[in-house]
Amino acid sequence: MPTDENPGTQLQQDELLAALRALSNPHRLAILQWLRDPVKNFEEQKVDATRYGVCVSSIRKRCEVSQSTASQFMATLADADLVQTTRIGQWTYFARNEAAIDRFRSSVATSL
Amino acid sequence: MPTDENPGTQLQQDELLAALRALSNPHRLAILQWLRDPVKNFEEQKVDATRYGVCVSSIRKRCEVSQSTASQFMATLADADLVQTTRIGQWTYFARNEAAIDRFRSSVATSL
DNA sequence: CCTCAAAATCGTTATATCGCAATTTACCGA
DNA sequence: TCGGTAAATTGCGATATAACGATTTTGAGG
Repeated sequence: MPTDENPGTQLQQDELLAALRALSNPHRLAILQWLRDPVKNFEEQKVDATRYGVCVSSIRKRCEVSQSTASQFMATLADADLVQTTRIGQWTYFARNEAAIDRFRSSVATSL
Repeated sequence: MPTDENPGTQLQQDELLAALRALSNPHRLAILQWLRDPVKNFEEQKVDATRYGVCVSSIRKRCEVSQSTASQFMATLADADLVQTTRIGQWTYFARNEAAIDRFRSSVATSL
């Protein structure tokens, strides 16, 4: 049974559902895919995108949506634990949470 | 992109999205999971559930939703190609489309 | 302190989804 | 050809999601 101390390999049903819901939007799905290669898929930024991911402004430009919409997209992905957040100064960087994504994959593979 | 060497192991982006959307509802997600063992998870019916799946009435009872809602759920899953449909007389049986589900798994594993 | 910039949150409108009851369609058996 | 039953479709109200502009919050740097 996955807990904070025990990062299990299986998601709970409600966690699985949350991930599926987060990915059921074309923008959010694309963002998570783009984040596989942030340097290639997003514009230059000060901070190492490979390490910390990309900021809301980069996502906003790539998606061609408003700042509030981009922020909301990332909040949804973060709520589903599919991305992790790093705040540096006035910027918030979002990177893929590969461990959580692997748990999602595992759940899709075995409990679907 | 399905080709001769690679016969449909990957979904197009819109197919992947359709599957994610179909599974982003708790009832539809549960139905697909229940269909892994239709004999155990649904009530008795005339036709071999292992072979043909289960009919709308069985799904309706298991989900405790109306007939029209159950029918709509299955239409959504069928549109996303996650289940296949067999009409026998006045009954429509729904079974998992394991090949399509495997393609979905593969897409989640590699393109997510 | 003040100002600027980035991001989060709020408030709103438009659209989509959910789930139902009612109806229609499809198919069976008498 | 008529009922009866299963499922699909239609139409609807309630709720949820999408996306935006405006505002507030957060932090950097004078």
